[in-house]
Amino acid sequence: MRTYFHVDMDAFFVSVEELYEPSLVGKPVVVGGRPDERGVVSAASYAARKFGVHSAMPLRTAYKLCPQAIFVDGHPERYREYSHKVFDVLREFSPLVEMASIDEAYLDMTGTERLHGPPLRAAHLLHGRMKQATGLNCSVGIASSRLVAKISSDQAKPNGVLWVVPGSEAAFLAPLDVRKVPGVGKVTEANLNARGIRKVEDLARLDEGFLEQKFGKWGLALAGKARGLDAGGWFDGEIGEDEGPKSISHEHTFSRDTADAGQIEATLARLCEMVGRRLREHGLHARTVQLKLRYSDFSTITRAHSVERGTQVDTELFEEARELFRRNWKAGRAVRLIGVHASSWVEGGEQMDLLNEARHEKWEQALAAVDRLRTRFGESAVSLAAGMKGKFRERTHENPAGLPGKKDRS
DNA sequence: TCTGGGGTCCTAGGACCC
DNA sequence: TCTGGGGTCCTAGGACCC
Repeated sequence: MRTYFHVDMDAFFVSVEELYEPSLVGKPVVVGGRPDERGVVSAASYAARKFGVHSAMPLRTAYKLCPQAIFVDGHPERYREYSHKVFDVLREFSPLVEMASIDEAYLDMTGTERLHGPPLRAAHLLHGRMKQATGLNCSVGIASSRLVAKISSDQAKPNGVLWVVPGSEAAFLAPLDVRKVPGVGKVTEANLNARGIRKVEDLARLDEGFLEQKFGKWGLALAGKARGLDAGGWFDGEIGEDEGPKSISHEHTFSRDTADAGQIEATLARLCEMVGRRLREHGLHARTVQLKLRYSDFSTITRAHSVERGTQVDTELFEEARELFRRNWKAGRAVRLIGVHASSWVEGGEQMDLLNEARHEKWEQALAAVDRLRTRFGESAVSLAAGMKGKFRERTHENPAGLPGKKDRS
C-alpha cells in the first residue's frame, strides 16, 4: 500500500499577483488581460468566481459578468519563480516529487511516517510550511493512488486537506459526477451522459469489456479510473522522473484577423525565434516543424514537415515554417492565429557537408550571442531581418499606431 | 469584435518495408 | 492472378489538462 499526496495551489496566478500587489486581496481579480482584448481568463479570484467567472472563459464574457473586477496581465516569469519555491517546499517532505504542472504536484509519501508522522499530520505540516515559505495557500489530497489523491485535493479546495482512507476509495468516488475524473472532459461527459452514465458509481457498475468496446483503449482506462486505479493514461510511470519536453511551440492570435502576408510572415519569424531560443536552451534539435493556421471562422489546420537532420536555428525553422505557410495558406483568407510547433528531437550536427557545416556553425555562434543580448535587454532587442519585413508591429493598446517602437529597432 | 497559449496523449490512414 | 500480415514512420486532427 502506497501513500500519495496531490498538492494543488489555490487560485495560483491570482495569489501570486496578490503577493506583488496586496491591494488585490479579497477583491474580484481576473488574470489574463484587459477585458476588451481577445483572450480568455487564466485565473479568477474566489471573489470573481462568485459572479460566475472561471478560467478559460473569454475576457469579454468575464467583463459582462463582473465589470467591477480588476483585470490584470499574467506574469509567467513570476509564476515559474513561485513554482520553483513550491517545489522546494515539497522536497522537504519527500524526495519523490513530480510537478504535474506549474501549480500542482504529486508526492510519493510512502514510508515517510517516521519522519513526518501519519499522513494527515504530514499534510497539515506541509500546508502550514507552504504558507510560511511562499505566502500561498494550497489544498492537499491524500490517497493510495495518484488518481484518487488528485480528485480528493479538488474536493478539499480551497485551502483544505482531505484524506481518503484506504478501503474507502469506492465510497468516496461513487457519488461524484463523471466529469470529476481527470481525463473526462466535455465530450466524454456528454457521451457518457447520453448513455445514462452520470456518476462515477454508474461508471463503476459497467463491464470493462463494454467500455473497451465503446471507447477503445480509453474505455479500459476509464473502467480502472472508476475504481480509483492509476493504471493507464497520465498516471503511468514513477514519480519524480523528468524527461524534458516532447515538443516546443509558440502561437499568436492577432488582435484583428489579417490577410496581410507581410504581417503574418513577420509574426511567423518572431515565433520561430522564440521556438529556436527555447530549443537552444534545452539543447534540442527538432526534426519536425509544424505550422498551425486558424482562420476567422475558427477552422484550424496544421501542416507538418519532417527533415532528416534536426535544427535549432531560427532561420532554418523559419524557412520550413514559411514554406508550409506559403503552400497552405489560401491567399486573401483572413488569419486569426498562427503557430509554430517543433518536435521529434534528434542529436544535432550529424551528416552535413563541410560548407553547410560551416554556415550552420556560424549561425549557432551568432544565435548564442543573440540569446545573450536578449537575456540582457529583453526579448525584442534583436530580431530576424525577416521579422521586420512586415514594417510594422501589430497594433496593441501599448502601441495603438502599430509602429515599431524604440525596443523594436535593432 | 465570443472562443489564449503551452503542452500530452490517442487515433487513424497511407507509405513503406520485410 | 490473387491477395498475407506485422511493424514503423509520417501526417492530421481531436480530446484533454492547467
